[in-house]
Amino acid sequence: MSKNTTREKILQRCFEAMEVVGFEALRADKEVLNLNISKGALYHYFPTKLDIGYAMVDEIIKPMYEKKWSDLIDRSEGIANSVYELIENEKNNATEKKILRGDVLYNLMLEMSGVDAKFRQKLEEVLELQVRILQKAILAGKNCNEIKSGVDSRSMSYLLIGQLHGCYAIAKTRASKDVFTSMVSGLQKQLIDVLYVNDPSRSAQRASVASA
Amino acid sequence: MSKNTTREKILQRCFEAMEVVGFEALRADKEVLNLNISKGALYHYFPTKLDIGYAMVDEIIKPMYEKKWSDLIDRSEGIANSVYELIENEKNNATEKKILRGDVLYNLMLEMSGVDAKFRQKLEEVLELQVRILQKAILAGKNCNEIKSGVDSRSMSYLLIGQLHGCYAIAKTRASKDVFTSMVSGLQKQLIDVLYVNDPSRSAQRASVASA
DNA sequence: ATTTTTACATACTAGTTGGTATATTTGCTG
DNA sequence: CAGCAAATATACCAACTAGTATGTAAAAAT
Repeated sequence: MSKNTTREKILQRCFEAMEVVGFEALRADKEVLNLNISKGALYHYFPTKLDIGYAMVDEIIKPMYEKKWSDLIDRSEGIANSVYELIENEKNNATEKKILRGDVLYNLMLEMSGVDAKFRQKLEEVLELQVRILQKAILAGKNCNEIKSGVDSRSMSYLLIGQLHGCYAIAKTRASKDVFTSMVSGLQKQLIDVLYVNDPSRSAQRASVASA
Repeated sequence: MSKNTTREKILQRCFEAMEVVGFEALRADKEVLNLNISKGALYHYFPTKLDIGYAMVDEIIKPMYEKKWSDLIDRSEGIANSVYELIENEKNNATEKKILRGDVLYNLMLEMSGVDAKFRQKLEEVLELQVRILQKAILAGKNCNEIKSGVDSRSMSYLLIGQLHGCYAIAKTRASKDVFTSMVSGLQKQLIDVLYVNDPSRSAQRASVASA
């Protein structure tokens, strides 16, 4: 699968550290030293620190966020439920630790967009990737009458992703997982009014009752 | 008004620099040097860099955000319109430069909440200040039947503030003021469905027609 | 008037940061 | 197996960062 395991070990380790402390506070040399990899190897694969950042976005973060929304790719029905459940997942996957760290991508966006143009562009790509998936899904949802015809798929996609971001940001400063889940629940309620033709939370109930 | 102008000059200058580059990237000594103030003076007033940060939050940022929502304080009618217009202001005040920088408070929240506990606590205070104002206003809006009775004032306040945050974050990475205004417009549309009894954008039209 | 405290100014510094320079080892190709 | 490039190790380093240490002038207290 992968020809070079050293490079990948470096990248993975740096990513894990960066998830916790952010990019600027990442000390790549110290991280790889803990893997018994020398500074020479590090700078062999990544000429500058920014190159580590670029690679993290392209090779780890981008696939990660594509996978996150992958349930919506090329679907033609059940879209409203899938969107609802993906947001539900966001709550279920939250832990106190994760909330204190915040969302890696969102953190990077705020930290690096203004610092380095290429970094910003790469983060924008990840953002666009998600928006396009959501947009296509919402469009399909409108076609099969699961999603209200009045909504603009593109701006709704941006808004939804932005709203999730907002939940992470507030919850991080409140340092509370409960704040996060309650905000996401509030978001879901709004979407039931604004986005869905039928209430997906009830459909989910019906489905679980039917399967019981 | 203020006894010590040197301290205030330092604080103001550091704040302006921090707005642009963030807190960790702030070089306080170099900033004050450009004011012809020495390092000695700087460390006389602020023993550590964090103390500058704390003072910035308490003395500049907190009043700034209180003022931002001040139209809502102790109101008993016209609340829906005021909320709508405050959000409208957010669009009108946006410039390309501001969007690239993002919102100072939101930037600080993401940057510093995980770094220093006291910093996080102070940022939380500013957040809570805004939430309380909004919450009280929404409650009053429900009482005078301008805001739908179903909404929970506290979680709606959090969500609204978080949603604005999301608009800033996305627009910063897209590096586009247009993205910001269109996202905020989308947010307003959602609120018309979810929050208001009557459509405040139409009330605004009616008001401007009536005054003509 | 003298002591004490506040408000600054200047010079220095320990630790860190993101690297280089250079040497050595490994693995592959002919 | 010679020879060459890729991979890794080790030692060094200049710039920077957030301060200290120390000294002095002026204001305030006694």
